[in-house]
Amino acid sequence: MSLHLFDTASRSVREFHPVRSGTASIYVCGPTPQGPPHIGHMRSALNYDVLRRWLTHHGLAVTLVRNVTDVDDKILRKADEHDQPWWAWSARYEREFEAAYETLGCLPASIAPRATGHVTQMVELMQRLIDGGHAYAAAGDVYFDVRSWPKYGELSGQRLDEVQQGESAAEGKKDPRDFTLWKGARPGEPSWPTPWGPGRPGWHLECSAMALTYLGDEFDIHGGGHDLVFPHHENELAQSRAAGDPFARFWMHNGLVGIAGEKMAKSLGNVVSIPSLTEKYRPQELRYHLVAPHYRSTIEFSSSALDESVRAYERIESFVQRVGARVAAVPLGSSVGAEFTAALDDDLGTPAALAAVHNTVRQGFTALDGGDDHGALAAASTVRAQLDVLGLDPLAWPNSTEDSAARTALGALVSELLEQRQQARAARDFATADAVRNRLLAAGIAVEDTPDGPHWTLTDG
RNA sequence: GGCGGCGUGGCCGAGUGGCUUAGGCAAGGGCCUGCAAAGCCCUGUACGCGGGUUCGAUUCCCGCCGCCGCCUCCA
Repeated sequence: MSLHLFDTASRSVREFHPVRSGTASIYVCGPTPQGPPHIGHMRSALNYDVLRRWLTHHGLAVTLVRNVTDVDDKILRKADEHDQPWWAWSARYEREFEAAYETLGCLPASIAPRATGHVTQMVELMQRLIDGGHAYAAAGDVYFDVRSWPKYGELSGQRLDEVQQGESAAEGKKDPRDFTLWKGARPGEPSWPTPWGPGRPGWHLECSAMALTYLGDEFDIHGGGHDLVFPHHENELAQSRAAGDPFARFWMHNGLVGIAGEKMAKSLGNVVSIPSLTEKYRPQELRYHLVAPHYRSTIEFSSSALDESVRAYERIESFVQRVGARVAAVPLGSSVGAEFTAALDDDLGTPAALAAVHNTVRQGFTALDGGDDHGALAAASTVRAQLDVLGLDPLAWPNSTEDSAARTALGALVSELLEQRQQARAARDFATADAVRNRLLAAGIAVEDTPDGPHWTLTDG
């Protein structure tokens, strides 16, 4: 395996070698479920899903941890505004996120731990930090002492003396830039007991504690959105290293999804939610669109660009389906080809990987046109193998070509009409033939003539 | 103010010191076809602006302009 990945900490592409041979351990910062999932969240999840599939393809047993920050300021505030318990609010959106991941074909995480279930581990971590002189309790809160850790800033390149303020100033803080490990209980808020008093988890601490719990003190890859580099991941790294843990070997950050030149954010009112998109687009089309650009580049969402992706995906899909209909059932190939492999091995180069897919598709179509059934079948099975790695295998997604009673009945009726049309064509009565085709089209059924006879499909919408 | 990134042909989107300079979408021409659709073949000579380095820069360096992210919760 010669997989290379870009590592934010070293700002370079480095060869990937797992901490424990034969395995790969990944921790991804998941959502704070305070609202519905949007395409930015999905792009991140999709990226690490492709990474995970590729590592699996390389023969590694992958453990993927994606946490859920199930208690935080916004959740408490919103739940309160809607007169609901905080846990009901976060549980509701956690389910929406899980549903969205599944809809877009993400393999389930090995575990999706919730912050509130790991207070014990957080207390242990805080104790180690306090014992080591890197944290202190003050007025019910517990803070990380930033000045006790000279390497603070190593991940993001921030210099401590240039960092603006830090979290909101509070009593007892030694330095305004010290970040909160633990928030002391406030009236009306949920709390858990600790040696320093009751309170709730700070955002940064939970990730270090959960990564340690499930992946050990040293693991392979820590991922998340680019917006998390500072302060979140910087703080995680500082607190874990200060506690004596080697922590993540690679830091991966996916680019953000913008809308019309702005970051997508609830506060800007420009969020494109997943439910609103899956009403108009098939999930595999959405997935193709989000996986096609390189994961580190920023993308600007637009429906016209998404429409282009739909056409591109349909081309690939129709190739596989056509071979299946004309030649034989297309098996899932075992090889993805050197070009595709080289592309993904180079920092998950999905654009070049998809170029390889499209090249294979073109060769396959050429074989099909030339009557080379073996060649076409081989190409189609390669395409399936390639797309499988990207989670885009057309035959793995439910689609309208599946047999069903309704479809069988419809097929019988359509066949009869197509037979009439074929007779008209044979008699060179094209007016009648075209009339049949137009009637079918008006009913939502498109007819195409192929060397093997007419082929019908349902049109969208 | 500090840190990071981007500006590529009609659009999306890769990439590279010079070599056949991705891929997709759209467009034009051709083949095929009764027509249509699909497919195949051909066509586009692009790299924000100004300098510099170099035999040669879109690719390296400097400056400028524009845009975006982070430094407060954020995938």
